[in-house]
Amino acid sequence: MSNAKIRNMEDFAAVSGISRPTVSKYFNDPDSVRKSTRVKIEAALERYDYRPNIYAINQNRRRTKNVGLVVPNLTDPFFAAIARTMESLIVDAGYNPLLLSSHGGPEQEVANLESLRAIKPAAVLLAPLGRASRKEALMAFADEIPTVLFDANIDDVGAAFFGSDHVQSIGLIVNYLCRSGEPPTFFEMRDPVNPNAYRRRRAYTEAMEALGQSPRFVRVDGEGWDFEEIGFRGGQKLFDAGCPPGATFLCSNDRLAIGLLSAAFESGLQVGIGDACQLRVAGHDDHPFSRYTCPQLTTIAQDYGAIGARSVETILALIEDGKSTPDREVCMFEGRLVLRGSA
Amino acid sequence: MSNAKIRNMEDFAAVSGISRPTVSKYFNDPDSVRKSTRVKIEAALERYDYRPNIYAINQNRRRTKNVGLVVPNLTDPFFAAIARTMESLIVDAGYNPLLLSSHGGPEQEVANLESLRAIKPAAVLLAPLGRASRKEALMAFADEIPTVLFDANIDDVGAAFFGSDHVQSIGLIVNYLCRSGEPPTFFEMRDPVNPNAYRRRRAYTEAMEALGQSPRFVRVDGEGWDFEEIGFRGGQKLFDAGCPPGATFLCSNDRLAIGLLSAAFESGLQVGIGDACQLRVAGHDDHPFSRYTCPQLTTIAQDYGAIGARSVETILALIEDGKSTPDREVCMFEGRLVLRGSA
DNA sequence: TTAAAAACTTTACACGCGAAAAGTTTTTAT
DNA sequence: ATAAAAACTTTTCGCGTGTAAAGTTTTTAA
Repeated sequence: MSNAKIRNMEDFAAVSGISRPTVSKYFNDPDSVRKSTRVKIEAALERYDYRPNIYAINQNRRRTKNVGLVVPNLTDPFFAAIARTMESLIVDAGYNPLLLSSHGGPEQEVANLESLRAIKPAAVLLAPLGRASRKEALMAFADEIPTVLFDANIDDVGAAFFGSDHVQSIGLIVNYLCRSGEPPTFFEMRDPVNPNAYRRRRAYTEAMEALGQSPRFVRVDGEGWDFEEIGFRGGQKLFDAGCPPGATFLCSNDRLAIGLLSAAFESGLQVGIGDACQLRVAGHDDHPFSRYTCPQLTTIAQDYGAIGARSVETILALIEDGKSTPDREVCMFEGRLVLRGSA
Repeated sequence: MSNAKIRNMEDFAAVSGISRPTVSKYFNDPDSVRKSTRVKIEAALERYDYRPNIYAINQNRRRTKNVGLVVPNLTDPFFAAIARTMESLIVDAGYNPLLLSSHGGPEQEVANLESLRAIKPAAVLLAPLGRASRKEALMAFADEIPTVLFDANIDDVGAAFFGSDHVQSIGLIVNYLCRSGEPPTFFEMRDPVNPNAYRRRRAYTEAMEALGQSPRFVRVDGEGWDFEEIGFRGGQKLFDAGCPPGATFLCSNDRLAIGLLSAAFESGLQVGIGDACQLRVAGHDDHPFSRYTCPQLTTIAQDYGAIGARSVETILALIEDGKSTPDREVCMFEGRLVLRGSA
């Protein structure tokens, strides 16, 4: 490594014996220059520590290489996991992911989009808050920057949506629960913050009716994203009032189920499928912690490998093609039943 | 909102009736211009949609307003939580946080610092992987960019370190466990990836000896950051071999404890303080899920409010003062005992 | 061998802003 | 009212790139 100071691309072009515009071409696509030129540049790169100034690059490029990745809540391990897989896919494609969390708040969501707008991203992958989202703001943003939604759909927002088929997944687990014991009661928040919660509620009703069962609900109070606590409190209330033997609860998501299981344990109730058990509990999402609840949680695993892959693929195609928006693509992947001890 | 296209600061200065350099001053500090000028500019801001180009700003500013925030693993809710609190402190101070996760890998950690270097951050807050970190790379980085470490210390790296006093916190819980039942056995990974694990191990030994007890260890196999699984497997092995009645385990961290509790449940062991219980389990960190384990986990809460606040304060002072590095500041905050059902 | 194509070079301009200097106006203090 | 200070304006320069055009060299194809 030579200690000559390379201050900019001009200096670097000089020491590598190539003209600056050709060097510029090299950095944008190494294969776009002649092999002999590439060798010269790379030899110089070995000897000198030079990297193009990212601000100067982005000031002049029509489109940056930045891709925004916005999730509703990074504190939720489910979103942390899906964000991680998408992040690496974006990197593999030669883009630069920028991860932002909305922390459960619509203002923060809009603020995130605002700060993304400032960096002029090539595209944005957005898992919206859903019902709480400021739809107009999201639409205005997606109108300007190529945007793909995932996890939660909002009609007409973005160029595509990829998520889970909750009708299928809820159908799957309702069927399983019905044929293996008491038909499930749906355990959910009274006013859910997540739009998927409403989809799952409807899917539950449909699945039950298709089986000739009448849907039943336990709706617990609570606001915000502290689902475990809400599930726990709801469970306490439920069990204090007495719980019919053999009762089965299908929770709207695993985090509620985690709280409910904890409350059941505190109330001395045995949860599971055995004869000694007074209760069955199932969830939805295959949360990273659902393997370690007591008992381990029976749930639905969302195919977020597929969701992440398709979302990134689509956004890349959108970037390449410029702005070809034929039809808004909506694709929902099937969930997989994960049988464990709790139901 | 007028529909005239404001392309740059010059255009905007024209419509607001102020010269461009003054407008520039306004955006860098609204209070640095005369009130009448401020009013004019803000009136124009109401009518026209203009925001300074962030790339042009950063290209010319001596220091950017970016602050890097690097954590070892965002999938771990503990780091997700601490990152979130620091993020908002950084925003409040008028800086722009950039959150990066090393995903448990030292290569990714170095790559994160590399991509941070490219955006020329004003400073960086780094929770290093610890033992696995490439120390030379971190030192070289901290030598160039003002850096403060938190959570895990690495000698001589960065301008300061803020974390927890594990000697104090482990002492606290060892004392509690000893006076309330059987002295604890330390449950940990054979080859921990976290440097705090080693500090806790030593602190455990010291605390036990100070009480005239002989330290005992259960060291479980396993690699990587999947602590719950490692704790679970270790627990299974342990309980299959038979577990002495009244045994007490102090886990090196809550995530191991979560796995251990799950294994105990699967083995039909009662965990807790009552006479009917065969086992006590305690953890360390007050992981967001430790309230919902079965039973709820007795643990140590790290004061990450203080850790985050002091880290951000320090990094801000470092940014303002330029490069005044008198002495490397090291401050460790006390942990708080959180008594719950498991021990 | 020759022509066409590809890759290169040079030249020139553009991007949108920060910053410094020098002169002008407004505000504040005496 | 006057002087000093503060805030402003204009002018000029610089940052480090992308990009386009026009001319030159090298490579490839026929």
